Amino acid sequence: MFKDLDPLLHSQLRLGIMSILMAVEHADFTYLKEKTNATAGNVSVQIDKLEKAGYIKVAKSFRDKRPLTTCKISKTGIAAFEKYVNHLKTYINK
Amino acid sequence: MFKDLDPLLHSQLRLGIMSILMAVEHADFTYLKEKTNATAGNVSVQIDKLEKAGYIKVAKSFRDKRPLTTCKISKTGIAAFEKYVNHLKTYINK
DNA sequence: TAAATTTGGTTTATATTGTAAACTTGTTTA
DNA sequence: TAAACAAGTTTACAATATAAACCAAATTTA
Repeated sequence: MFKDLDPLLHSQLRLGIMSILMAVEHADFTYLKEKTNATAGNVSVQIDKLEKAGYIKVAKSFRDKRPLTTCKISKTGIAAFEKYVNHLKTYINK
Repeated sequence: MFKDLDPLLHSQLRLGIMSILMAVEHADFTYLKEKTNATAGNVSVQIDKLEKAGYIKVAKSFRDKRPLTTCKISKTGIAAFEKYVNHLKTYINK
């Protein structure tokens, strides 16, 4: 009846990050932080988890002498997100 | 951009219970336990939380000499569920 | 009829999380 | 050059989900 919801995506902040990354080509740390209204520490931790799961790719560089963390969703991440959304529908079905 | 997701509903099991209660007039403990594939302890705890939040009404009686716990969603619960679903849409928007 | 099993739960313990506060490293500004 | 700021990371804590253990009453079995 109810499909299991991927615990990695069933988290407000991680879902928000993934939702943004589904819509844009890539996003940097500060952008994600602002759009989600989350604290930096929280964003940092959740980006790590998503990266470790292979849902996103993270690249670190410098822009204007300052660190720049750029995130991009992976194929695995897209698949996981779509699966999660489908599973959600078994709960909210309409 | 992203709306907050009611933490009480953003839980796989509680969402499953509420989803069932949105669809039926009322449901008893064993039915909820079976449909959600959860353990009795887990169902018991989550029913308590939903009741304390005023999202469901719980009635205890006896059927065939055995305890019977019956749950029914409240108006507050219906409103909360609908709000949750709308907020979810800001994440999965499509 | 005493013991074992089943039913319908509740309570308790634990392991996992989510989260923010505190910290770090480097840069800009006053 | 001290203070403030930027961009994160690490750490600590509180909250949560979950299942194991437990309980009481009824039923079945030996």
